[in-house]
Amino acid sequence: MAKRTFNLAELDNNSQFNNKQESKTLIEHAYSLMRQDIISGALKPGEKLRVAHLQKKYEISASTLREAISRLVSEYLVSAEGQRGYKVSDINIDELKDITDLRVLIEVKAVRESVRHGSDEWKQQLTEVFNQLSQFEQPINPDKSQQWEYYNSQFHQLLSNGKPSPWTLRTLKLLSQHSERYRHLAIKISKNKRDVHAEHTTIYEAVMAGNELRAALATEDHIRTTTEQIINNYGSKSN
Amino acid sequence: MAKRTFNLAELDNNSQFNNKQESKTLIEHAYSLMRQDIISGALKPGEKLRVAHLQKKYEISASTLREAISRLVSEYLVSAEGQRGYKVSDINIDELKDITDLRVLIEVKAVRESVRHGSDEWKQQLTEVFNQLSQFEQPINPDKSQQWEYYNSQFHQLLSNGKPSPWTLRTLKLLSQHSERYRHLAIKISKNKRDVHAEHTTIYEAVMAGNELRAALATEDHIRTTTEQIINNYGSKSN
DNA sequence: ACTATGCATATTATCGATTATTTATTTTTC
DNA sequence: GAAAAATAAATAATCGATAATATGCATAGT
Repeated sequence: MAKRTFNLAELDNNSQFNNKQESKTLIEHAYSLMRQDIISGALKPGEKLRVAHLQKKYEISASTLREAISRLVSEYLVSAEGQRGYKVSDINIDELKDITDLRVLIEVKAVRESVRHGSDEWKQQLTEVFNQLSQFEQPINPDKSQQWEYYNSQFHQLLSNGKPSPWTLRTLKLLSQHSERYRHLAIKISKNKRDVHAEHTTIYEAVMAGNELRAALATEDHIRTTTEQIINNYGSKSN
Repeated sequence: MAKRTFNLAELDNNSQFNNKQESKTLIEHAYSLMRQDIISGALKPGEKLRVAHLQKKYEISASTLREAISRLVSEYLVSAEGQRGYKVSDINIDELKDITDLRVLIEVKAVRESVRHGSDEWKQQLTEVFNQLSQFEQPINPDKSQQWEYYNSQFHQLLSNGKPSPWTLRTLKLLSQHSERYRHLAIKISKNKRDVHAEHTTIYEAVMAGNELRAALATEDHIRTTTEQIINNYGSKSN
């Protein structure tokens, strides 16, 4: 009997809009899917990851699945407990605050460096991404939240990478992943009342104008406002 | 035929001095060992991780070993290349500089917070660890470098944790791991000419005196000096 | 009624074998 | 004799089965 064969083309059109995840092996693929499921909230905090069940869902063997899960442990999206298997990491507000503070420290510094050292080519790239992003948040279209998520993430990454720093990028990616998860768990995008586009625009314009301080303040404000909104939504339990 | 059984006691006395790694499963155990081997330089940068060979070394089955390796990928100590297996991550000076800058940003901030918010109990703990550390660096004893490594790491961690922040701790741990690797690859401990103990003492005393600025400056200086020394040793190829 | 003990069931951790892919070697062709 | 093609060997990725462990339930004892 032929073993299940895998090819890139087939794998890649599973999810509608996954420019970022270029999966090569089955493990990488399963890893990407699971990470996305955790961040999006499809797999809920505290949920036990029973291998037998997930095997069917991801159409993959037990060992392979375990290997994928293992990676998520190092990213703190999954926690391992002794011989009692794995579960999706729990969440709590204090942790979100902690993540936010650290993210502010790093991202603000990175944006400042970008303003100082960003090349013209970089500015051009930023403009492109900003325009793409604007498309999806003016007006807000709940049907295209996937695309918004993507360009929002790209915008923040690029913003922090005017002076390239791999470790800054990695660290911010990790932190942002977790921020996203909290956001998804708390906020229905349709309920988003604040004008995110205006905030992005402020940051963008400050950067393009070379105004380091203004860019820094706008970035910090943007990150902290998002967190505040998440915390408020938690409080009012508007699930 | 009985399957190879594993018990904690047996596992734990493999390494002389492993207070930190409390391995439960075989995977966790292998993971700890491999991480240590990479950080210490026993597994060299760029070295291919051939599963068949490592299986014998760690006395573990292929799949189990792969699972352990997977975790190291998320920590950037190992890099995966398509269907071509795994290898120990390469090193280069630019990356060390990058790590150092980020580490300074985070650790200095953390130390400042510690000075502001550290409780009396925390100060007491810090004193204990500082004294332990001093034992092993005054005078420097190459036979006890293991212990020095341990207490040095503890000292820095505690220093950054006067105001507890799990994410700061995790991030610094990750960055410090990589710093350590670079240090081990470049510096033979016996060749360490600078007075590390004096630097630690300066930091410690500033913290105890509640002098935030001085503590911050001393911390930054300490981290950067270490990196400079590594870079110099690379240059002179005193391998 | 409540805890404790033992058995059945479910789930996890581990292993060894199988299939797929890459790397090395030889053979063929121009 | 060098490039290309074909083959062989080595290594990686994946799978399914088995042993170890934990969980749930029933029964016995207080």
